[in-house]
Amino acid sequence: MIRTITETIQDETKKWLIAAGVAEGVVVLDRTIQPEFGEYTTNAAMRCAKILGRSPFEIAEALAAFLRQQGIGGLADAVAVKPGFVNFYLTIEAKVQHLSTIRGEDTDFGKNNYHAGEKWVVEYISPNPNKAMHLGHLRNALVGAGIIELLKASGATVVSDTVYNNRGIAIAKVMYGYLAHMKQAANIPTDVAYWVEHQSEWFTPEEKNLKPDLFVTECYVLGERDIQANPEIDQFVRQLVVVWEAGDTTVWKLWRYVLTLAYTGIDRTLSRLGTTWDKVWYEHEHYQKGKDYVEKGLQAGIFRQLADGAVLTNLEETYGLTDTVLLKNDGTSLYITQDIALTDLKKKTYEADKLIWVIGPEQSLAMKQLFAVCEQLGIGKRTDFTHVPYGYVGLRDEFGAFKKMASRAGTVVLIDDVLDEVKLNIKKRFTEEGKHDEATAEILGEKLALAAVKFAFLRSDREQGMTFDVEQSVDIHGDSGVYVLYAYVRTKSIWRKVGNPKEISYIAPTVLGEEADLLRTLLYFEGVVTKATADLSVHHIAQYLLELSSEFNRWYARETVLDGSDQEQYKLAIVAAVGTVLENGLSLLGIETVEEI
RNA sequence: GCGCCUAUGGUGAAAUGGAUAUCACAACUGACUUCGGAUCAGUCGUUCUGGGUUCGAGUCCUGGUAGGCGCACCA
Repeated sequence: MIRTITETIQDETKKWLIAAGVAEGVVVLDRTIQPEFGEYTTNAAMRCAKILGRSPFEIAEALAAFLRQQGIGGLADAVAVKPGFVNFYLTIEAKVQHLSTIRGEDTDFGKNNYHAGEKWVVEYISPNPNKAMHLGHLRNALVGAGIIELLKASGATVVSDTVYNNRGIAIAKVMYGYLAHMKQAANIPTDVAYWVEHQSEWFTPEEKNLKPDLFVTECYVLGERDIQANPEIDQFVRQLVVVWEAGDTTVWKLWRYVLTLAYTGIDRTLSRLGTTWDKVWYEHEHYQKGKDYVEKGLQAGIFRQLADGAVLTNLEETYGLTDTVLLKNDGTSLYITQDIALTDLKKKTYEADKLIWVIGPEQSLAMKQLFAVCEQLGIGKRTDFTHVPYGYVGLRDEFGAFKKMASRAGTVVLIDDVLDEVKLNIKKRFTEEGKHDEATAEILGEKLALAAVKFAFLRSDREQGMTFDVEQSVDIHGDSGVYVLYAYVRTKSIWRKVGNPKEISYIAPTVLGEEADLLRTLLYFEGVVTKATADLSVHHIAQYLLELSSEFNRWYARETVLDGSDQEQYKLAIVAAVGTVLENGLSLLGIETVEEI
């Protein structure tokens, strides 16, 4: 309904512009900054003032007069103002009718067909088996999940995927660290073959009372320390990689064992977050295939070989990019080598139109190089590949300045720790107010903690760096996920009170009262989703939800919904609409709603 | 050295080139404890800097300052 009105206004405006002599140009309808300016506005008159050689205001007046005469349904008035805006005022019926649209479309309300028929592959968080997941991974997970939800909501078919970097030196360090430091007695040899026969002589994560991924991290840290101190151990670890690559069955047993531990722990955190993938790529399955592509490119003269045997790109001239090595002088592959193979694999497996990588900004150059090389090899067009970076998550040092998280300095903040701390705060509050029994408090505390943390990470632009501070960053007051949920709970509570009726009927008012701003804000949700999709950032939605919650709470404080008047049903319709929009918006953020707090 | 990114109240943030820059936190002052007060109302206080483009700039271009990141055989 609202969409029909805005589209008609746009069409009619375009028609008028063409008649006036402006052939091209897109007519954009924006939301107004204030209710006094109506619901929508256009700057079309100012944009074409130069071409038409008339003053913007004059054009605006003529355009407004024309639109008023077109008898556009739902449009009450079109008014030209100051520099040259034309403001549009919708009829009360149209705004009230919108409530029924929301109720009718229910969970589909807000969806669009911006990317209908397209197939996207989105790669996000590739957890490292040697490190428990920290806040950087969290941001990646949430940004990625948001993009996936947006694309789905705009009609695209989405395949989400990830790469498990499960081979190489890092995992070999874990294997060594485990063998050397997790044995139950000092006289047990640090030997793979011995381990295979006497596995029970080593500690398990349970025996160490550690979450499996933390156990693995511990192995890695201890292994790394030995390597730094002793070149012989470094040699031992390198040898492990070589033997692994040769397919040695005993080493593979150990490799499988530590990886299973790592991913068991990681999966526990991921399932807490609700993070899943449609497809997991295992590096060990495709990393060798990249060499074939490099060979092919070399023969085609796309790449060049250095005197020492290493293979180099030719990107400087065509793409203006710094060249990079594709194959080491010893013939082994690099990160980019396997990524070439994987990109082709993804395109072919899923017949993808567009591919997205959600990866930190430090990979920016590497991504550009990958895209260019893939284009040279005919794997796909560079423009179909998108790197979506996100800002760093840092901590605050003792002077309040930004400090990067570093595993070595022990300043990494883990996802589980943050969630647990926020949950503890929430549960403490429950206890203070004597609200829920332990079981309910646990479930609700977890949901609210997730909502608070996710919202805190998603409410600002994804490229904005963030300095993390549990106290400040994960607010459960003010601009927070809990605030939005609280507004939502209120809508549900009122609705419960009247017995969750299936149907409500009311007569639309002839004059709007306190609810005017709320009705106006409800108009904009669809536009916000469209914008978020175009920007591939859900923060627009988070901001909108705060605005809507705030409007609702203000209205709620001034108005009694269940007052037994003839307005009651109408007010219930508003409550229902707000609830639906909040729920749909939160769902795009990956936040589950709750019925009570 | 070259390249990329960032700079908004005391703090954390918002603002497709649009109208008087919007919120929250903190501080201070208030509100029938209600259809759920984890709420509502109020006070206080902002676009790093020089130039340019534009009818109009926090936003675009350019010089500078400050910070972050990257630049070939690591991942």
